Amino acid sequence: MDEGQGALTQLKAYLAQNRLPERARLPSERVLCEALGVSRGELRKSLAILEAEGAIWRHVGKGTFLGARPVQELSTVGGIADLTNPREVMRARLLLEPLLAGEAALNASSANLEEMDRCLVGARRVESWRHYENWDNRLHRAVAEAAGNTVLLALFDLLNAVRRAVVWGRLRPKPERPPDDHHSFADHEAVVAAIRERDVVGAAEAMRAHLDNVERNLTAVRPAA
Amino acid sequence: MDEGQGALTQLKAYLAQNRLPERARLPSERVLCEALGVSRGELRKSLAILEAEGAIWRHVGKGTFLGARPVQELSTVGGIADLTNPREVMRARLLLEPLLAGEAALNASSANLEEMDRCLVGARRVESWRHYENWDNRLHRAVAEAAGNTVLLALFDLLNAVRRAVVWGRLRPKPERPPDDHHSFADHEAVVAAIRERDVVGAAEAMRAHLDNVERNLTAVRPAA
DNA sequence: ACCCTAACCAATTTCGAATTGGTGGGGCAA
DNA sequence: TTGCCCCACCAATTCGAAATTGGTTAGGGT
Repeated sequence: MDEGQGALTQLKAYLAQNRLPERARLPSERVLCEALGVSRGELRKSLAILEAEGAIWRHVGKGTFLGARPVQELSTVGGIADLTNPREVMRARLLLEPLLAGEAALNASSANLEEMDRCLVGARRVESWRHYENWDNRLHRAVAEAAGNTVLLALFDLLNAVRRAVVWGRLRPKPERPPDDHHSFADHEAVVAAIRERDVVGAAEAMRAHLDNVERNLTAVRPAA
Repeated sequence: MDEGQGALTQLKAYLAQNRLPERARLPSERVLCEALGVSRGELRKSLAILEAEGAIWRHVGKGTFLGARPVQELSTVGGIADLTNPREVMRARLLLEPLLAGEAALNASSANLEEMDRCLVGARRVESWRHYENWDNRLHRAVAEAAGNTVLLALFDLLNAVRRAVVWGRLRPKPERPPDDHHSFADHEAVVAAIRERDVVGAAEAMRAHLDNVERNLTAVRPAA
């Protein structure tokens, strides 16, 4: 009588019989309909019902899968940048980067340290503030890489991307190149030195001190020249 | 005399002559060395110098490009989950969440504290591990929210998503519901209490102690200290 | 009307060939 | 010995053709 339901019954029996793991992919329609002895059209009706119930999800070219359709990404750089402000970003750096420096002191390889040295030397040689910021970024990322944790590196990259998106276009007129006694030179060298000496606490504190200086410079009132 | 520098000179001349757009890809080494009339080894030395200077970046299979190496836009949950492992995720939690708890102690509003209390009560009343984990997730996120920093919250969410993606499908044969003396109950209450008392250090330490317990529970064999 | 079959479509995966930066070994000359 | 060139090889990546997949349509049969 309910021949139309026959396919759905067979399909449910198939799913119950073969204990498929969560999110498993089940055979293609062309294979499955033959295995169940039903036409493809009938099978598709049954699959449509299961999909409507939320038991499965389908996608052209991919296949049919058990469980709920995976959600799309929500934490985009632009989305975060719209909701935050430079102060929050600075605070996040002030908390996260000392932590990374401490991990770097534990895990840095000699290759990591060489990269940091390259950045220190390169930053001293630049002829423009723009180039200096490249070396600065590269050094901070080298520290994050040296932490040796993929997840933490991803968090750093996200924070960094947000920072650049937030302060985009806020470049103030600055002297042509950073002065030789710019605090960052000594700050950076102290951070790298602590990492090289495997001084976990020292590296974290040096990084915190550096970022404190950066924040102080950002909020400083320009002295009357 | 400086035959070794000859290749570098030729290369710089080539780059200056052909006005390449920003981030342009330059010819492959095998093509370029023949075009410049130098051996591949000499060309690679010059390219290494330019790369050390930050003028170019290279990647196997991709090629050599002008400008700075692009940031790893692998901040997608799936992308990170493929590259990491549960141990790294746990380490990241162990570092990030105490920091968030400390910030929460500074910034938590009474509404934040009420939400945490709701989670504490809810976790006590659950009848299954699945429900308990919902409340656990909600509490940890409440702490992250209480930190009052959009960027840090986004980092927490990303870490959380990665954690769920990494441990997805892990079967845990456990009793039907968490026992009344499960460590997490006391741990969570200690964290919230410290936040309520505005004890920054205490909140961070309580969270760290909690995650230490979690890690200890996850690993059958306790790792050597 | 209803369903089966077949063919087609667009999205996606798969697989192999080609390409690219990185590396090591043999030959050779200073 | 010390470089340098040349060659072969490696791992990562790209590219493209072919196969696969869910979705759709048209024809024919019951």
